[in-house]
Amino acid sequence: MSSLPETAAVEAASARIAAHLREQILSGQLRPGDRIRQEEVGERLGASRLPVREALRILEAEGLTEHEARKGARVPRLSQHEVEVTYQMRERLEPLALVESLDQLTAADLHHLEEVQRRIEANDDVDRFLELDREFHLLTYTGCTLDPLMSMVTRMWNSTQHYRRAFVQLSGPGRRWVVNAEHRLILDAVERRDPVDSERYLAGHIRRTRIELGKHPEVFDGWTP
Amino acid sequence: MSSLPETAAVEAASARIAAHLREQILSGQLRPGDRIRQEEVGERLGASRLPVREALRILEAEGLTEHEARKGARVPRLSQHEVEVTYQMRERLEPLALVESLDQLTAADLHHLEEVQRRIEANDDVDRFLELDREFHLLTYTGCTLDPLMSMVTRMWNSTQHYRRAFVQLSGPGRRWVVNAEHRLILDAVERRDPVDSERYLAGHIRRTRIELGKHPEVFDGWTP
DNA sequence: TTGCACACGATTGGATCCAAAATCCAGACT
DNA sequence: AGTCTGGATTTTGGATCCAATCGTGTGCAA
Repeated sequence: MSSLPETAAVEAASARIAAHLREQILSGQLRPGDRIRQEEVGERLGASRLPVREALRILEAEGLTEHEARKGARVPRLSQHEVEVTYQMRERLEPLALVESLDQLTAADLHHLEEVQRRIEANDDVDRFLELDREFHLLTYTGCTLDPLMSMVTRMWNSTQHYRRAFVQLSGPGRRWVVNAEHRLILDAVERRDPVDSERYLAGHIRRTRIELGKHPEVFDGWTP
Repeated sequence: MSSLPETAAVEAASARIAAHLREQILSGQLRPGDRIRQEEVGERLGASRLPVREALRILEAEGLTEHEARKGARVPRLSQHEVEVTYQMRERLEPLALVESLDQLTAADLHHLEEVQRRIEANDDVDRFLELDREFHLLTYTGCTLDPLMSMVTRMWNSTQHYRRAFVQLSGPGRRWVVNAEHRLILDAVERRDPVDSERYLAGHIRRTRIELGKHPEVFDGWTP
């Protein structure tokens, strides 16, 4: 039965490479402005340059890389204004996704949500918080299966991930209780399947984050290339 | 100076192919559900399959094609619900782009806008209306140079283009005067650089279109494959 | 010493060839 | 007669090789 040991992972090589790079970017190992050389990643992952090119296109569609003809791929660098506008877009789009999701969420989903929120409150590591916070919000949208909407939501989370990390790192856990209070109100509104309160508290949560982020312009200029 | 006649069009082949396919999809020659065979387009445009693959990835990022592993590329087919949610997204995002654009619009831009609106009012061809209407709205956003926002706006226009055409075709010019009234109010608000009215009339314009579109479910089921 | 030009290395873009998977059609069996 | 299975064809995925272009460093001249 083990005659074809590698056939288990028949997933396209381009998808695997894309997943690897996605992980590297979201985890912060690849930072905005970093260049991505096709040959290098191809060599490190045991593939030729061709699937790497495909992977870079896939990531470009997800907002994780940008591509300039004959200059190669980079992790996009956003200005403070661009990040703030992206947050404004999130304020307007994510409540839509949440409302679409509300009635489709199962009891298991709600259980999972509470568990994640508990872990957020028990945790004090920065990188772990980032992961859990992302998981919390995206979980609330799992009931929304509309691809046009969900792909944009994912894009917005992806492209601002690095700046969110930088912000969380330097703001520290001081005002973490605000996040928890907001999450709890969102969670309660979701459990009551209340679209009005869900939208209100979610939009407020994102808006407050945007405003606090606006007070930290140092997140955007100090780059060490 | 004409020693290199083809060097003028040094644009990457993948970009040329993407432009060609984009035109075919937006003009309606390629319709939702249509499959796109790599070899076929490569042959017709005098290129190998490789740049075609790149082009398909580019278009995927623009929301014009979708790609399934080992199954190839298709023009995405949206459900009525997906189109309606896309319109709700437009209601929320495009006012943001318009407000960002407002203060950057030049006198020449405004002149151009009025000219386009005049042509819309003088025109009675369906396909021409589609082009001009798209030009009108995108023109109002030219002052907004924020890539994260503008690429999403373009995506939304792209992915719903076919359904907009079908809707305009069967609804006829009967209520075209409503569109013109709305455009005039938007135009006036833009010329006054009034963000509140700009947002209000634009959101209303998109919302009314969405609701009228909702009355025509026949746009979404009757496909002839 | 500074500025420009040329050439070389590094890197991406494209073409051809080969492998693997999916689709389609025919034939046989229930 | 309908359905399932098998192979043949079509189509996509990947590797290697070649061409074009960009960045850079060095050398020469003002």
